[in-house]
Amino acid sequence: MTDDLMTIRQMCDTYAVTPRTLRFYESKELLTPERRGTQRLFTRQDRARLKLILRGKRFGFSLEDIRQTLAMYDRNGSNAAQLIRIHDLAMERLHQMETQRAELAVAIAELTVELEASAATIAGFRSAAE
Amino acid sequence: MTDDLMTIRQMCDTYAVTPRTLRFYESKELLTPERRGTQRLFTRQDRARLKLILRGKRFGFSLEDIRQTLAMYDRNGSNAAQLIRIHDLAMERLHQMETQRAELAVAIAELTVELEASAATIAGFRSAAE
DNA sequence: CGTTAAACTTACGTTAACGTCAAGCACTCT
DNA sequence: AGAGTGCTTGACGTTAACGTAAGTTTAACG
Repeated sequence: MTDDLMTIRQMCDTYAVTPRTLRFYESKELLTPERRGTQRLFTRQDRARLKLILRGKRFGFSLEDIRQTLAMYDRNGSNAAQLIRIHDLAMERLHQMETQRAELAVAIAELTVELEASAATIAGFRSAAE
Repeated sequence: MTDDLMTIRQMCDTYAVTPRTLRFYESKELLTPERRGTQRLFTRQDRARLKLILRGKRFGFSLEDIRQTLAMYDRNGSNAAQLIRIHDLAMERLHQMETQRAELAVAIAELTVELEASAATIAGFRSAAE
């Protein structure tokens, strides 16, 4: 078993991101890879966080939003007040996501209807052309 | 009954956007308000489109993505080839949204679990402090 | 031990989506 | 007629999230 650490290139190939992106995320304190000399080595935790980051981005959250939510996942070295603040933030994020889920359901339904109407129009074109 | 047209200020108050945003959307051909002299007057259709734009943004789509999808809603003046292209684009958008819905469900479940664990930790702090 | 190949830092460039003046027209009110 | 209010068009500024290019270091290979 390889010792669970990945180079930047392995990360890029695995998650379809560029080195620049990973360094950028590190500079924003979203990732904290280890170092062997100057070289970055990404841990299992970094990979978990990266997956959460990329998913958050697909949902339309900013990196800053994501950074705050990620804080909940490493609960070490925080006092009660910090924990509560982070908890509240995450609760809010959860509500945003639930709202988004509801909106998404509506949007999907609407788009489906519209697509069927559009398909009918196209079918009309086809039969008119024969 | 007012004649169904809104000034830029009424639009801003109703939808919580700035004038700049509405002019910007017009410049990108997302909205096409009428003119009374030089003044913009937004129609019922503009309002419908604006709602779709804002919702699309909340889902994380770019204005360009949204513009392409909106094209499906006004099906006038397009030939069969165009309709089909637009239809295909919208189908792809629909799939993206369905994927997003599935991912969102997972993310909500995960975050809920994490929130409960976090709440437990906080409860622990509380009982330790008494 | 020289030389690639991969990774590093530094720093300026880019795109999307607006924000923020500045200066000017149009209408109203007194 | 002057003053104010609301809208207009430029045009330059800003922020987020990276891209890209230049030059340097480190690791590995023949």
